[in-house]
Amino acid sequence: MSKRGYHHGNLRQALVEAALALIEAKGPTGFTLSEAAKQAGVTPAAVYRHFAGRDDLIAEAARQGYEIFAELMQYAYDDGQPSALAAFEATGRAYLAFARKHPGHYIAMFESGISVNRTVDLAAVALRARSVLEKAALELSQHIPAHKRPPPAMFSAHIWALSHGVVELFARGSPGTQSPYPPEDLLESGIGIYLRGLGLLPPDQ
Amino acid sequence: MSKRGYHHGNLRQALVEAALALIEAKGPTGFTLSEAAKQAGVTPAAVYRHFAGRDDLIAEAARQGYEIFAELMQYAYDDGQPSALAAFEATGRAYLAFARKHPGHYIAMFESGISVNRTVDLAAVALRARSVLEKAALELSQHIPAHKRPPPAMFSAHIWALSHGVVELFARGSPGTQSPYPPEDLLESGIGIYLRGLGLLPPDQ
DNA sequence: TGTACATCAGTGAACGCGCGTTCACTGATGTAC
DNA sequence: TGTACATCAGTGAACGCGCGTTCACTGATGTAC
Repeated sequence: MSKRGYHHGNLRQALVEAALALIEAKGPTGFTLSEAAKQAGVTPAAVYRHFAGRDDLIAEAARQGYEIFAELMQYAYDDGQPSALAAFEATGRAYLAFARKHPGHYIAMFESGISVNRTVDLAAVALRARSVLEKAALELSQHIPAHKRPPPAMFSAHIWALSHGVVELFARGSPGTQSPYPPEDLLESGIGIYLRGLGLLPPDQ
Repeated sequence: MSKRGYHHGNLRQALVEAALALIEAKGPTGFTLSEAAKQAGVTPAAVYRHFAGRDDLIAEAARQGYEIFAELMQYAYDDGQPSALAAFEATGRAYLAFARKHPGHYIAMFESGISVNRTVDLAAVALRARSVLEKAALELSQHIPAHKRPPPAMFSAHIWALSHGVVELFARGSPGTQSPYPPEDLLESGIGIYLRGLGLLPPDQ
């Protein structure tokens, strides 16, 4: 509401959304500032009223992605509480759900080549997202006898890597490399086996 | 030897190598046909004597990558035999070792957007690489009681995803997102926990 | 309510650039006699 | 061994294109009086 009434209304956000749609449709390479402007019904030069340039626009798309991502992870975590196990599993599922639901954001965040340290805002929100998973891992690790407990940062990294790998290899339409199983099942079963390996789930099922 | 003695010697391979170096240095986006030609000491037009165009050159780089990759996987597998477990673990390590040693190939294969079904050759060699891991998974699964044995294709997919995730998130200089642990350790420990979850390793260590 | 002025989001023309690709050519190498 | 010819890898100039970015401008909106 607050920004309404000028020439366009809210061009800044319209540009971000055009960028997301283009990134989703054509990959990070296919995205051009000019086309995003065109899709928002505006001259390329108009973009410079709102962004320092092409990379700045992508970075804002990534930032908004991390914002949504962090919220989703937090929500999943809260939803699984007070069970440390349920909270942990929920964040894993949330990762994949986010990648599925917001492919443009996901690509801007992880495949566009934008550094997470580009701005303080971006670094902060990325950290916020990461720390939800790390907190879940920490709480879960309390249930493992101290002497055979791996560092929580390590197994949050394992889960992060597994989730990212599933997304990249099996969830996106990487043409030709189609998945033998639904990505959701793949991640779910992978995390299950992993947690069993940590002694956090009964050995059989 | 066979192709020596013309104007350049072996421009075709020189172009592939220039492309690999550029892809490694500047990402799949940064690679241009013109610059690869320049780096090989040749006019851009000369490229068209050997490749149909830019994408064809990338595809050849990817194909050679899969060739090396398949060989490395096979070698690791053989090296671990006759122990199904050792063979399986060795292929996991080989995955990461390949990504480390041949980053240009790795990017051309997995991040350039080239479809694995672009040519029959490419599809064939990619399948060859994948089936080494699948064979290792199949043999390993024989050691799990049939009634609680997950399909081998599923856990080869798990390991593939974990490996790929570790490479993408922690092994490459994705600026700012540095790893808390050496990628090799991360993958090794991740696979260890996973195998324990399958009952293939003793529960403690 | 009405007029004069300030603001500033978006315009449109222009720029220099490097891209991928084409084409007629040239000139070094290989081969036939 | 020497000459004439064929081959074909690489040249160099040219193309049309869309890119990101700049700049002086314009014209709709908001505000002061």
